[in-house]
Amino acid sequence: MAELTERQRLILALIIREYIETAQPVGSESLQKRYQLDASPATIRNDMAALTEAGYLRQPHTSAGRVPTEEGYRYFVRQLMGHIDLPADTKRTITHQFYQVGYDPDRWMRLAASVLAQQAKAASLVTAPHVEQARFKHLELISTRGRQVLMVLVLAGGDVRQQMLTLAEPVTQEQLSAAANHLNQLLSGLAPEAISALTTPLDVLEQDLVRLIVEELRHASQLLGSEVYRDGLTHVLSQPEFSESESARKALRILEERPLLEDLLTRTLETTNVGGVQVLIGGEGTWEELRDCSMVLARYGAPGLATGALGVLGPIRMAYGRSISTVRFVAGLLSDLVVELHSE
Amino acid sequence: MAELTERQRLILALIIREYIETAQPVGSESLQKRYQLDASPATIRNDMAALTEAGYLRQPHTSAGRVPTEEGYRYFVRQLMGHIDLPADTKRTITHQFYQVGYDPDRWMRLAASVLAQQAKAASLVTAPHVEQARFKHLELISTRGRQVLMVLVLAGGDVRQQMLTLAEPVTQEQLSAAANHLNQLLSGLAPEAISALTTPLDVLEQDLVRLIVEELRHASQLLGSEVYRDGLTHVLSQPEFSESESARKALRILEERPLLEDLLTRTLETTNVGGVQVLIGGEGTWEELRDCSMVLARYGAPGLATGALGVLGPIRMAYGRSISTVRFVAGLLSDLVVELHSE
DNA sequence: TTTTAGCACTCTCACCTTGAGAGTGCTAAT
DNA sequence: ATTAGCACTCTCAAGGTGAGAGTGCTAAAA
Repeated sequence: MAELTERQRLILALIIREYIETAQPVGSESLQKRYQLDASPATIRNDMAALTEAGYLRQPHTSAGRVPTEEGYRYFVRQLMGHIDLPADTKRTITHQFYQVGYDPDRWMRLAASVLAQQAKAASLVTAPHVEQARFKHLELISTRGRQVLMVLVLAGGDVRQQMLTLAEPVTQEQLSAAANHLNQLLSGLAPEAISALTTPLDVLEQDLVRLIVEELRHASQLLGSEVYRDGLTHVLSQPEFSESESARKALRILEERPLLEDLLTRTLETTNVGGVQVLIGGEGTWEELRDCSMVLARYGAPGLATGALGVLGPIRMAYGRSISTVRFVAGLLSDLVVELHSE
Repeated sequence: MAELTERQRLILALIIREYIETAQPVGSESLQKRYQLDASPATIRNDMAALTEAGYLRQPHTSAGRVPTEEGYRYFVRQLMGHIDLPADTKRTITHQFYQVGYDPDRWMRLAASVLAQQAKAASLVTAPHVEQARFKHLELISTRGRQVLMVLVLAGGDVRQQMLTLAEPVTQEQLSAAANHLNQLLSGLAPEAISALTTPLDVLEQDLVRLIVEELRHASQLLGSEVYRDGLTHVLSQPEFSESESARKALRILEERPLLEDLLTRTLETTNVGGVQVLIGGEGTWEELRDCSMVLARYGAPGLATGALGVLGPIRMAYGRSISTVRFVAGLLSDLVVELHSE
């Protein structure tokens, strides 16, 4: 496959830009007119034929304009698009919104999903940050009724996990508090492995509690164990490629089915560093369900402490520039917030 | 409007049943054949004409079969349907699932949404229970960094709320624990009003904390302050009435836009007791957005303590029998769980 | 060698017509 | 009160048609 000439690259970029906007096949004459190109339609046609040959364009039928192929989009994203950034005032507005909701991780996530959806005009998803290496911070035991006890476990980073547990025999609140105090001193700042390795003698209640705590800490380290925030689902439906419900359903399923999403996120992002953005165009051969969709995904958080994932989902004909810059920016913002959360 | 004869009521019921299944207008002849009716097609036509006159049926065009009107569905739900219940083994299966996920309110909600969606083959929503009268149970203060303090507030019922706060000046963990201990003794079991009315002398830190606690307790009493769980959105898209994306978008918007949903739930359910089920057919003239949808909603929980809402959303041509029985049953189940949560 | 004008060709899409089919309402007979 | 018979209405799928957009090719021009 020969190298592309500069004009061919320009034409490819323009066709993609035009097609993203109009969702209509792009013809040689309209392209030349719209962008006041120096070359004549016939020249453009020759270049289009070359680009089709190279696999970057295709024709829906013999006599329609050209449409980008998935390879075309990939080339565009990698080589033609350049580094696009959100306008400074947009950034400022978003930042402002985050600082205005105050210190509330739950609302950060909701806001992040909302911002992503609105800016990229696509469906968005944000997973809550999960600690990569959960560390004990504080334990609280509250007696409720009979042998029922509410255990509140605070992790380093301020994550709070609660669990109800039923003891073998009734225990007074005083005994519970004493046990909690003891464990708080003993386990402070420890990771589950370190806790398991402890040799300090413990009574029966404390042993049970330690077992539960280790379990919870381990559980907290799983990606997607917690919540997934979604927004902008209606944007997906307003895209013409999802006008028939069958394709729209396939797209929504990706966001709705947890195991699917989990697989997708882990496999895509395990190799991605915080700060990097992954672009999945048309399933990339791996994900059948994504065949008609593209996703722009990123990882955010404090590496080694707590990370989460976020991204947008739209048709293959997606405004990649806008999506990528939005995802990158929001990921950066959330990273800052998470880092702040964990620095102590 | 004359009373309906017994046969007319039968015909209306059969037409609705048939239409719900096939989504096609129902004609006199096919109806007679399908259900082996004694009357001839001509007789059925006469009754159909009467039902159309009465406002329960209409014809999409001069020469198509009949389709139920919204009034027709209402009559059906109120007068014809009778009390339908889920099969005993379905109930058992569902109950089993709930007890299998263990003591985890978050997973209860997710499971409830999933069960509703699957059983009713519609989109479902579940709001987390909110305490009607929030009462203080336990406070925990954890120093993190400098003047940053994590406040963990446990409400009666086991609800846990966390908040980060920044103090005017640094305070040691010992001082924090002392303040927490003091407040725990002082405020145990109190509602926000009772706390505000207290005259016990407090130091500055404690005064600040009490103010925050009252605020949080008040906040906890708001409906929908917390999470909304959704599931089965793809079911909506598989209904033929939502095959064009425009109408599907309207339906999804109802579930996605929080203020809309909040208004809908509060206004519909404020008059509904726990145990009752509300059926909204085609917006009922009040909600423009719901014009092409129906909802089956219920309130669940422990009256006076904590309640939440749940329901399903589907096309007007909804299997009301199945939806209502499912919603009623799941609401009952969640109510039991919430009652258990609060009985102490 | 590259670019361009000219032109025949292809394919879609919107539009129209048409006939079969389903269902109705009316009338008159049972 | 019910029903058979019948003319009538309306939709919908199928087939035909022409305008329009866009192409590739060829040969001339730069």
